[in-house]
Amino acid sequence: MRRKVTLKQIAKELDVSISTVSKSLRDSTEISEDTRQKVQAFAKLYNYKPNNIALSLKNRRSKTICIIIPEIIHHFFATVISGVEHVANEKGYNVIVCLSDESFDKEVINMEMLANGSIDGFIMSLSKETQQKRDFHHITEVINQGMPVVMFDRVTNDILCDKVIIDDNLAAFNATQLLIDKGFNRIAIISTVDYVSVGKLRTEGYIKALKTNDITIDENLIIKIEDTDNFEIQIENLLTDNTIDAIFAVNEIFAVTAIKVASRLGKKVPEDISIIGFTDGIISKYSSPSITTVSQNGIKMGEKAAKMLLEKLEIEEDDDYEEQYKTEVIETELVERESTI
Amino acid sequence: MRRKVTLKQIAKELDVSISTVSKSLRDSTEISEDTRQKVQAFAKLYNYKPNNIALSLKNRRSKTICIIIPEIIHHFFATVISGVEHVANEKGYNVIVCLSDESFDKEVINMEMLANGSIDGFIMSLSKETQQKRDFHHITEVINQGMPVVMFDRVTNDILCDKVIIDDNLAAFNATQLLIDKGFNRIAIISTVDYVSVGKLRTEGYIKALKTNDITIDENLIIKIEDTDNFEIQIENLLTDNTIDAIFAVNEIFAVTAIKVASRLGKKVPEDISIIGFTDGIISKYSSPSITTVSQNGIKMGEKAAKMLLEKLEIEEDDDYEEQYKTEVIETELVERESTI
DNA sequence: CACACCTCCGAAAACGTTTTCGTGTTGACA
DNA sequence: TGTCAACACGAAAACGTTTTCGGAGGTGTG
Repeated sequence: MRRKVTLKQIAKELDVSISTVSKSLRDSTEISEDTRQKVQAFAKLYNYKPNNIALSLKNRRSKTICIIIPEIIHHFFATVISGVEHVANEKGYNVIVCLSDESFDKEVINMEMLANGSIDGFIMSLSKETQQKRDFHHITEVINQGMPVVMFDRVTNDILCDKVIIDDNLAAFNATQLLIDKGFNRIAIISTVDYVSVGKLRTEGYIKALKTNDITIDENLIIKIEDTDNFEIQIENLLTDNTIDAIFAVNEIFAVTAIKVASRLGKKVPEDISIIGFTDGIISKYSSPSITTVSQNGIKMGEKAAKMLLEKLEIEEDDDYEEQYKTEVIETELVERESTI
Repeated sequence: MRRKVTLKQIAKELDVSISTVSKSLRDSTEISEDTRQKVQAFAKLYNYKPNNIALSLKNRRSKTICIIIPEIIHHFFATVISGVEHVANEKGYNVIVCLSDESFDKEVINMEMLANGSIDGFIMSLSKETQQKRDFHHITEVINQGMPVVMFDRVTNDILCDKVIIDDNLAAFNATQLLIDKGFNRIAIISTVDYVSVGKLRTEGYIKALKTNDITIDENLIIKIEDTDNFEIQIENLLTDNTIDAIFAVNEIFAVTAIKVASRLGKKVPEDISIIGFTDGIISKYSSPSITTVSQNGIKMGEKAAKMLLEKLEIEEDDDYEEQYKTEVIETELVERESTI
């Protein structure tokens, strides 16, 4: 139960000054070969490791970054974390994960709590509530303090910072186009309410594809789900009240639920109805039938976001560079599987 | 781009000493009402927040804990994180998430990196490689330094510390018993290699259930999967080479894959073959047919583990208490769904 | 011999707090 | 007027580092 050994203790034990110990351990030429070896041997024996907190205080940086996500249960966010973690660790950074639980308040609290020296920068995806309120003061505040922020996936134009996104509009367009190419023209979309940025964009892409192909928009085929509690009924109504030959769902859960509801109603996928989802997660892969989907590479997004953040952190070293923000667009890919004919 | 304001700056600005500022902000009675108000107003204006790192250094504790998991992609681990996060945040603690990627080395590096003051305690689940090597020196070392560790799910008897587990043996027994009760006696198990502690225990529970019911053990019906690369073939062989009326799979992926393979071979689930999985994750829920499974409540495990760790941390305050380790067993539950008849 | 120049080391400041202790200024009271 | 307590505040240490600067002692050179 011995406490960790410090420079001071080593110094006392060896009857030299603290500075000598520190320098010896950092292989300074100021110290004679003799003492250096002695100190190093002693330090090794007692398994000395410099105290990170003290270093953080001294260097005014903690080598820790924070990623704030709405929900860890969503596979997509889990993959992003994974990507962030890998590049951060590689560069010697730690990662703090915070969950906002889709709550504005938790997002604010988390940021305020950590912005006081604990971390060097943020990577974040906005909570639903924040997107709805359009209140971003906590983020601008952090940025004004000179702390870099990288937003990903659920971003906003109201904030100027680095961003990593996919082209939701285009991806939705392509997915819808694929359905059209297969000969469908009664295509429904299961989307989210509009204040969720990605939901809105994907809906727009869907509409654009229909228009481009001169297919009239039927508002009855567009449903926007608010709470995820009992959306199954909404989907059921969609399927019973309309003739539909294909569905584009803006996430995995909606897609797999659509399959379930369809088969309950005696419609076979993909024979009677084709379905395309969004997010190439574990559900799409293991569902039966497996789901054709827009793959948004979470790992890649996480890696990219982390790289952008770390770059900012390193540049800040030598200050006096002109501020410049980039928005990286990560390629999406259509993965065709069994749910489309 | 102004830097964060410090006590020193406030002191200088107001022409008082640092101590006066600090005391004013902490509402010390030593300071006159007058100065106190002045200082507090000024601090509020400049949005002063104490620097966490400095506090950590001073208090010799960071109010941060670390959870090390093998893989974040596994839904179960994601839920555990969620549980840990909630109780930790409630008590004002931050959570650092580290991924070992099932690698011994990454586990060691992560622990060594953080054990130097950055965090106050660990919550962890062993990586496969660590379990295989049975090398736990990094963990004992941390514990010897007086840092509390709580292990969950994948634990080892070689280490003395708090633990949160489920009764894998019993849960597997019950699952198998359910299948037996339904009249099956050609029951296969898809498990992991024995060095994964939970795989071993679940296999034992399965065997115990068979023995208890006087069903002879057929070694051909027991397969232990090592790498998760192409285990589909192994499952296919299992199904084609034997007559089987039920399967117990020790995780979701194995269960859902079994369904896939079975239906490819023309066997219907649950009509021709019943399947029970383990871990009540997103796959089991959304698979079609949805999968009967042993629900191991990850959130509850996380919450419990966090509570145990924080308790240790608080107790440590007033030192000189006798060390005592507990092992909490979280209840499991059989969730019956469509994959069993 | 005087001076310059190494070599090797220690003192001290700095990072931003909190807290203990000391001290100067009041006012009250004998 | 002298003593004492209460009040209000500041100095300094401590947490554990790194780094700058200066100094002591020795060696070489003119």
